[in-house]
Amino acid sequence: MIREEIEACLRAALKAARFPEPAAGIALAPADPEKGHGEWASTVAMQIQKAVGRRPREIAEALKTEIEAAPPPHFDRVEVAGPGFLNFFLTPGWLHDVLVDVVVAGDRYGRGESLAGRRINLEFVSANPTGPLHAGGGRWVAVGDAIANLLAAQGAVVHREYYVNDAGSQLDSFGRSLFARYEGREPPEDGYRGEYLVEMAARLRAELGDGVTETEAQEWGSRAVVEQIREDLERIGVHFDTWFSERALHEGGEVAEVIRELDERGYVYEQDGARWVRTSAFGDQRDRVLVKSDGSPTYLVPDIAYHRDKFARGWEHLIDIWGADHHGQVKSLQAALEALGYATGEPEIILGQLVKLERGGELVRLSRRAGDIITLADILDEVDPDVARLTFLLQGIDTAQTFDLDVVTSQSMENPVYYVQYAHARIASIARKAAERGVTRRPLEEVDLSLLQHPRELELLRALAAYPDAVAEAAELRAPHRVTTWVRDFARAFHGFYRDCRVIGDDDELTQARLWLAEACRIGLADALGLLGVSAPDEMARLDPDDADDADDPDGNDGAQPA
RNA sequence: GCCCCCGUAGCUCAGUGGACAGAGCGGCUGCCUUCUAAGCAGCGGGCCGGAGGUUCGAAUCCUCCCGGGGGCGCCA
Repeated sequence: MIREEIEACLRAALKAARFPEPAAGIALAPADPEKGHGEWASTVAMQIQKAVGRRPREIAEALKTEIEAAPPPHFDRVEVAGPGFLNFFLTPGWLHDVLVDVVVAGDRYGRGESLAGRRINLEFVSANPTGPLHAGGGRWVAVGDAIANLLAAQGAVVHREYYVNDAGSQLDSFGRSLFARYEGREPPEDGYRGEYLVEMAARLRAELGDGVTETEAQEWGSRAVVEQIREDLERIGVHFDTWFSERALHEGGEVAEVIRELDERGYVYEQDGARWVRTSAFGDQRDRVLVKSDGSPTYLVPDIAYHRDKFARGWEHLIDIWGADHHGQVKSLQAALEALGYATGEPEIILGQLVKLERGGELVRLSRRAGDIITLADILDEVDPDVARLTFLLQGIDTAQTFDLDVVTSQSMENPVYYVQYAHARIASIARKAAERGVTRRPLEEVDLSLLQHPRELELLRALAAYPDAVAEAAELRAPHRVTTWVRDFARAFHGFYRDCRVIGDDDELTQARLWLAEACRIGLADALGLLGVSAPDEMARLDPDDADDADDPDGNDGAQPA
């Protein structure tokens, strides 16, 4: 890889010039050739100016001399610029090497080893089984699945897990509400008042008939909801390896065991009739109640037991994805696990800001209890899973997302999913056309890749070169939207190439080189879309201009008043 | 009062210390006899919320302030 080559060259130059290596490592990053900065730029001269005690430009000049004496591969020239940048200008051969790398690696291109062999348990979604998944929850579905893919792309063994809270007071409330509907009554004020319980009660009666008890109703209901959630997740293409029952923790004695163990370790005390755990000893803002004065455990206890169970099942690192509305619980759980002797910071908790739904420029309230709920299934009734997924993956999870139902459900150009899928369809179309004309790719080593000199071609190869880093960073930062950003940039580069560079043309040699370039693009784009859980179609339906006009003009938009 | 996240173009958002800050959408203008125009190109559009500080260098790090969202239960 060229980065390592340039880095080695810089290291040798530092040594030859008797300069120290920066402690933080030699800074080297892709540059922008269009700005005249060359292909790769290093700020090493600025990094070491203090240690050397000379001006960065002077240092850079000295390094330049050494670099020229022993240059990296594909070296054209190196320039000193600005305050002391070292800009490496390379011949396009380095990019032709990238093309070969991509093709040789195939679907392993972009894979890394930073998590090789790590056994990671990733828990996400875990919505209470008291109603269907709401639309905003789709964010955790898409983000969680993509993070799982990213961790696996870095070599981890990843287990997708869903924690089913089939015990506790929320479920009791749900059971009471369902039972009320079953008996034709209104649910309690503080119960679940959504319409879906009316339908569910009807199904309950159809399946179990009369004489169902409240306990049976709750039992049947939570099972039916879990089944529904599982089907919705199936529709969007997400599969969990384990559906873990909270009740099993109670019944198996693990909940009681956690309390006993914390007690044995000396972190439990009594106060005001309740039993508390001293989480403040491990960084929590205050201690927490373990057992209420009525003798029942708080939610925290099964939560601790659950994470302990994950470790017991052989997972060495735990990651949970939670909505930001639970951020106050992070420290308590981590502190309790630390009290039990597990590593600090376990589980790692990824907090995501919540989703706001908007329609016709107005916020749509999301409340499972109130009843005006928009479910993930509702979204999937209107758009295909690719649109839903990519929309959730457009931005970082540190920002609250506004999910505009009008935009998402319209087949308009505001939907980036079509833009990126179209790039893939165009690649497939080129392949089809080539086959039609009887043009086949010759073995790569017989093809003259040096014919690829067009700015569009080089831009595309630079994007491919950047892909492995984009994936590695996305995995490290648990930030799948970085892959989305890469895909959008890449699609832009491809569309430009497609427009300006005809692949199948009169020049056989150039056609060969471009067919291989298209193949490398297919590999990269298909892989990236795969990480995001978005399909890579070979064809796109032709968009009817009339439909597009309709889609672009949703009701309720501010616009010019009619005359 | 305390804790977490955010504030970047008209709108939605990228940009985890580097060179004149980017994209999409919207607006205006061009480009289809040739691999699907769900495309490409151009034009316009910015005190990066504000003030200090650290640094050779800050949208990025620190402090304070302002604004928005979320959370501070013997609910989950």
